[in-house]
Formats: sequence, C-alpha cells, structure tokens
Amino acid sequence: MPKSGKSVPSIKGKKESAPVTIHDVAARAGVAISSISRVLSGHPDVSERMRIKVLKAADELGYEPDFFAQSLRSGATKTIGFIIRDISNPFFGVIAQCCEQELRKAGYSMFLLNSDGDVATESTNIAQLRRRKIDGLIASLVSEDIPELKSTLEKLNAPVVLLDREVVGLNSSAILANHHQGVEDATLDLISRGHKRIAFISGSTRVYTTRDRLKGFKSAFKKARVAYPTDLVSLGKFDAEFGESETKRLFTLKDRPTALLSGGIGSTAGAMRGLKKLGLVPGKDLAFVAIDEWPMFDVYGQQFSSVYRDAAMIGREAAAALLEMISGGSPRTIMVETHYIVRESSAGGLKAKKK
Amino acid sequence: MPKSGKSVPSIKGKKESAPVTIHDVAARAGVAISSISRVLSGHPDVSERMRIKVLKAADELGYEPDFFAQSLRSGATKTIGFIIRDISNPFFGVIAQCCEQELRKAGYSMFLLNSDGDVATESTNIAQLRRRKIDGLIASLVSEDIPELKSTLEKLNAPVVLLDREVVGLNSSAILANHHQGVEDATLDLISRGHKRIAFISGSTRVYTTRDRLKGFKSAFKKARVAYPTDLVSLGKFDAEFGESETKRLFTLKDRPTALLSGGIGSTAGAMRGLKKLGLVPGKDLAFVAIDEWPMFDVYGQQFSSVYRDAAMIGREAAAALLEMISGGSPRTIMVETHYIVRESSAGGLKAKKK
DNA sequence: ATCGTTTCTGGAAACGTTTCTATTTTATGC
DNA sequence: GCATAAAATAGAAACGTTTCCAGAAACGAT
Repeated sequence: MPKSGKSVPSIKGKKESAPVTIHDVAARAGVAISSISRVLSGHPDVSERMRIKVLKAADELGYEPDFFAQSLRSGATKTIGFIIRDISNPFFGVIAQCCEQELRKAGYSMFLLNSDGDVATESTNIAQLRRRKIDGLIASLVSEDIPELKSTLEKLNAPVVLLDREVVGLNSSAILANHHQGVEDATLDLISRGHKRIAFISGSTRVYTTRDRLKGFKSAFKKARVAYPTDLVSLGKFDAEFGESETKRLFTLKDRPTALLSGGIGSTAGAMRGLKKLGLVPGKDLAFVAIDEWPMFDVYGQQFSSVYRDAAMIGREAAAALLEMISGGSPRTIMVETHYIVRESSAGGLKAKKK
Repeated sequence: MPKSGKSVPSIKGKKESAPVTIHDVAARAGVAISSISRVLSGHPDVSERMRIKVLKAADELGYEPDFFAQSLRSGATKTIGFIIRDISNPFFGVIAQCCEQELRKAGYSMFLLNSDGDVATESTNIAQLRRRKIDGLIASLVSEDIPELKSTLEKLNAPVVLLDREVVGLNSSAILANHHQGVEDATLDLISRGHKRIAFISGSTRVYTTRDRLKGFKSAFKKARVAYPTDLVSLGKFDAEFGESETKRLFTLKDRPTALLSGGIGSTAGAMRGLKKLGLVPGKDLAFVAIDEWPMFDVYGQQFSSVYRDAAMIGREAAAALLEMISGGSPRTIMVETHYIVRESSAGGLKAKKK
C-alpha cells in the first residue's frame, strides 16, 4: 500500500495554510481526482507513469487525506473501541497497553473508554462507539446479564471480543482465563496445610470471572472432602471498598476464617486494608492468596502468594482475535491459563485458629 | 440543547435496517432537511410547532446523526486527544481516568494513545490525532526538546495542555507539579537525620519533572551547607530497568550512599528490585524516599516515605484547563503542590554507613 | 389594503473523499 | 492494419451532514 512518501514541510509561503485536498493534488498533477484516490489507495488499474506523477504531487503538497471524508464515504474507520471497567487498575492498564501495540501494528487506532464499573456509563460508551462507527470492539464489561446488552452490542455491527465475559447468544470472540484451575490449586494447597475455614471474596456472580473462580473454590473442597464453608464466601463487587468491609466482617466472626483468597486487584487491596486495620498479618495470623498480580508485583508484593494470569498475553490475544474477525475469520474462544504461585503468605493462620 | 429525546427501539419491521438519515426524518416530518438540522442543533430560528414535529419524527425513527458527516461538514469533533507515556503506569492511569470523567461531563470523548516512552511513537500519535481533527490535546510528552515538536503541536490547530512539561515558545497551558518543594523537604529531612551521601535517581533532564526535582535536591544541600554529592546523582530514564541498574551501581560504590530518592513509579520499582538483589532493606540498611505514590500506596507500600502529588487533581485540572481554552480562554499554567510524607523508610542507613 | 420588518422555512451548495460508469488509450491476435 | 479485448483514465454521483441564501409567512404600523 503506497503512502505519501517522505513528509515534506508543506507550503511555506502561506501563513494560515488551508488544508490541501485531493483537488489540489489533482490540479498539480494535471489528472482527475479519481486517479489520485486510486493511486493512494493502491488500486491495481494504475499505470506506472500515473503513480509517479501523483505520488510526486502529493508529496510536494504534503497531502494527507481527510479522515472524516474517507470514513464518511467508505464506512471504514480503522478504529477499534476498547471499553474497560477501570483504567486506573494497572492490570487493565497492561492489557490495554499490549492490545494497543498489536492493533497499531495492524494499522488501527484504539479508542479507550472507561466505564468506572457503572452500567449506565458503559452503555453510554457503547453508544458513543457506535456513533463513531468503530471497526471492532474489545470490552471488559461490567456485567453480563444487562437487558438489551446483547442487542446493543449487535447494533454496533462490528466484531466483538469480550474479556472474561460470556454473553449468551452473542456471536463474539472471548478471551477467558481458566480461573478455576488456579483457584482450585490454591485452595487445595491451603486445605492440605490444614485450613478448613477459608474465606473467599470476589465480584458478582453475574460475570464469568467470579463464577469460574467459585467453581475452582468449590471443587477443591469437594476433592478434599472437606465441608464447604458457605458462610465465608462473599461475592459482590470487585472494588476495594467491598473487599475491605467484607474482610472486616468475615474476620470478626465468632468462628473466624484462617485463610483468605481475594479475587482481583481491587478486592485484594481492600482485603489488605481491612486486615491491617484488624491488626492481622498475612503469612502469620492468616494464610493469604491474592488472585491476580499487579505490575511489579515482585517488588510491591513479594511476600504474597497469588493466582497468576498473564495480562500482556490477554491483551495480545484479544487484539489477534479481533483482527482475525475483522478480516473475515469466525469468532473463537481463547482460554488463558492461571497459575497458583506459592509465596510466604500461604503460611500462617493455623496457630491463631483456636484463639 | 435539544437531544433526540427518549430512545426508541427503532424500526421493528426491517431485518437489516439501513441506518436512518436526516432525509428519512425530513420525509416523516414532512419538512426540509435543513429544518431537521436546525431543530436538532438548537438553532434559535425555529417555531415551536416545527420543533415538536421534528423531535417526534426523529424520536419515532430513532434517528442518530452521522458523526462523520457532522464532523466533515462542521469541523468540530467533540474529541480530545490524550497522549500518555505509559498506560500501564497506574499513576498515569489515575490521571487519565479523572481527566476523562471531566471531559465526558462536558460532552467530549477522549482518545487515549500510548507512546511507550518512545519519541517516534509519540510523533506518530500526534499525527494520528491531527488526522482525526481533535478539538484539543492533553499530553505527557516523552521529551521537551525534540526538533519539530513545537511545530508538530502547532499544526494540530487545537489547544494543548501539557502535563509536567515546558515546551518553549508553545502557546499552551500546563499542569506542573511543584516537585522541588517536596524533594527539598525530603532531602532536608534526610540531611537532618545525619545523611550526607544521598543518592538521587530520576529521568532525563530534558523534561521539567527531572529538572524541578533536581532543583529541590540541590537547594537542600545548599541550605544545609552540606557538600552536594555529584557522583550519586543519576539521571537518565524513568523506567524500572534504569532504576534497577543505577541502584545496583550506586550501592556498590566504595563510598556508598546511605539514603536514596527515586524519581517516579518506574524508577522506584527498579530501585526496590535493585536493593532487594543487593540484600539491602529500606528503613534499615538505607533511608528511602519514593517520589510519587501509586494507587493504593497505603496498602502496597505502607512503609515507604514519599513525595506525594495528587494524580486525580492533575487529571481534573488538565481537563478544566483544556475546556477553558476550547471555549476561548487563554492558556495558563497551574502549579500542583507536592508533599513529603514521612514513613518508616526514612529511618535507617546510618549505622551501615561505616561498613 | 399596503408596506416594511421580522420570523421562519425550503432548496441547494458545500465538506473531501470513494466508487461507479463511461470513455479513451493501449495492447493483442489475426 | 483492423477488430477486439484489456487497461487506464476522466467525470460524476454518492456519503449525510451543516450552513448560506432566498423566499414565504406572520405581523404590526400606516
């Protein structure tokens, strides 16, 4: 695909230089505007002589096609929408970053919108993207079962890749993490260390993420033939406020837990705040496993065991899946592995149990 | 400004419903298309009868104006560009998030691009935004003295707000942090505790951030009448790699430092990695002050002293300054305070000095 | 009734492309 | 050299708005 070549500092003479249009190039090259368009868009029916003439003229004038005119006429925008629940969460930041790198390589720009975990904002965001006729969408949705969500997404008329979400009946690709494996491994390890009262805090079961984590948590108890501690499972929101208040509640119960799994970075932050306020130290007063690591976890969270998944890979896979769909491929589901990583905080909690 | 009212589920009948245009609305209302445009854009010369008729028709058809046609014709895009050095850095994530919230309130969408700390990518990003005719730009630039940077930004033909950057001769607003105050306070505190050999790691002096921090660092030594440790100042990049390698280098010097200030989140992460590898513990083997806090610092970095600045406020101020310029206001510079916050890690280092 | 004003409305010309169709030029085979 | 096909080009019609301009309706004041 021919580009306008080395950029030239445009017309020096004029002060407030009006933008140069395809007509100017046509005039300069002494050909029809349709020929300019053909050359620049790489149409096959173009003679070598014409190509050179046009390229030269475009180059000399520093011509750049008008994005809006192009999109209005052709319908394609070379733009991908990316809807995220929370940009300030560095886990999502990494996903967005890696995703954008891949999309850029393919010549697409990424439009990033933040939903702040709010359903209404999310819906506004989708509407916004529809108006901008994006060529594709990658989204980490707030919830899966919002009425009209499916139809809203379908109205986009563009391929969709969901991150850790399943919207029934929607013909989209998805990047799913195999949460249950990592969570099961972690839970089994805790059980094998002697824990029975293990607390679990995560977001709403209205999203795949929580459901799959819960599946792993439950199956660990089943496999170990240990009673499942229903009263210690708290599912509601992914944010730090919820994590904190639930941690406080659970760890002040009569028969309080000896271990804690917190689902997601916000939740983990809240849990750690809560524990600190209660004066409980992970790895000593309780066993603690964080689900998801944040960037530079090795530095800022060395002592914490985790259920790890690769954010960068998620970003890259999402971009790849979307580009594939844009070029006619069919939707597919990609499963990303999770791994239980044992560190200091997996210890502790058992002595304090009887207290 | 009148909107198209309550959304209506569009035409039920058709399967692959062609998008409804202004012509359809005109036909339905039995008026000219120019009248539709006038009503919808809040033009004053519109009778009440016309307004009702048009609104009703638009509503019934679920009409949404075509964004590209609008922008092509009118020139305005209601879009703000946001160029950031690194989205995965949660400090920037918070800035972006708060900024976007403010812009959204004012009816603008934000186009977020990541430069990965790379000058070439940054320049591509600016070009990208120019093609998309953004109404304004907020940018955290990689460097200030890139040739053509000023002219590139001017060619945008849109107001610009710089984050912690000064581009000479450019008629832009800027949100600057008063780094030198916080750094001076921190350095003076360390000196008063008995430190003389204080190391300082930050990014390149080609950006305001570093220059202003350095100013504070230097002035502290001057005020305290202590020799300025030239050999312990390492300025290069903001990333973790640089922070780590420089920390290792400095703390293996013959006459090694007893304290360290690391400039920025990447730098701090690198420094902490480096210290860990050397087996040095902040608050014990050395005094340590992190410049900039990351979100949930209270949880993940409780023990670290810091020079704090409010990322959320920076984001909000940036949005406010830009909106002001868009509506005709003149550029201004906003100074955001920084604060030295003393925590455990400010102690330590002095006993190990003689070793 | 008539004549300015004002207020409102319709028609058409932009905006800068892409793409369809028709036409001209060039190449190909006899 | 001539028909025929193929390749290259020009011209014009979209794309869906906004906005300019002219004209029509409404409205007092004469």
